[in-house]
Amino acid sequence: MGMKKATLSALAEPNRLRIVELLRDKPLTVGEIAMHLGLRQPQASKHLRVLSDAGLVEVQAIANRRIYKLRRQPFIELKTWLESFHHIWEERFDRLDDYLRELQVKEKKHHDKD
Amino acid sequence: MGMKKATLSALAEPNRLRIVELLRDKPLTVGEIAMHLGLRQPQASKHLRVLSDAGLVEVQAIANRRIYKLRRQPFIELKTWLESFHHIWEERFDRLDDYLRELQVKEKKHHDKD
DNA sequence: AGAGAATATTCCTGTGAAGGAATATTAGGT
DNA sequence: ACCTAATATTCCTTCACAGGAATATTCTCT
Repeated sequence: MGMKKATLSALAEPNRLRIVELLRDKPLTVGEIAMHLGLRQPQASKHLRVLSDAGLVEVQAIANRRIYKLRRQPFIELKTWLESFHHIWEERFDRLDDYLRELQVKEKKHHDKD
Repeated sequence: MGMKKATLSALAEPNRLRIVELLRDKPLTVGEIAMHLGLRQPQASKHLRVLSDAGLVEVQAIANRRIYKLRRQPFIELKTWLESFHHIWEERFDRLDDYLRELQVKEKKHHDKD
């Protein structure tokens, strides 16, 4: 439940976001990732390290190559978290709450006068 | 479509994440936010500024106070983006793809020998 | 064992972002 | 007009982090 920070900051870096979007289609090699995104190999490795530490990807070594693929858990967690905002995309959210809010404020003003 | 970076890096900061989670329940005043989270007022204002620039919150001025509330759009966008990873939380994702992948690799080895 | 891929790590440097403290701004009440 | 509350902004310092370049590691093949 506190791992959101790791996930979010890993994804906040543009190149890492692109890596993740690339891996959405299929697992890829470091070299392939670097090539697709126009990154130098060391930077690709470094970003993958961060993604790995954040638990967003996992590695599978095959000979020389390291194949990176997405892990499901952090995405599911993020999805779950987002769903706790479900009421936000219900249409009523927009106007209703600040009406209630305004009332509270006005009430407080009256109360202060007592 | 390119606003994900703004959204994600805004949310990547722990205090801002807490602010957003606080505003999930109802719109709040700067002072209320600061108090609830144990932040000093200036830091609260600064974080809210970032959230506002990222389009995550909007302000409504009432007298002295500024009432901050969540905006729906970025959350909907994030939700949509996450859904493009839908296939990841289907059970098959885990084992299938790297089998395919291993095959590709072996094929390549044979090919190189030609 | 030696050579050459594929990948990881280290060191360096610059930049951006967060917190603290102080100050500016704006609105309401008397 | 003044005082006070609520909020925003500025300046400063510190620290994490991204890229570049060079180097280390690990594996395969002969």
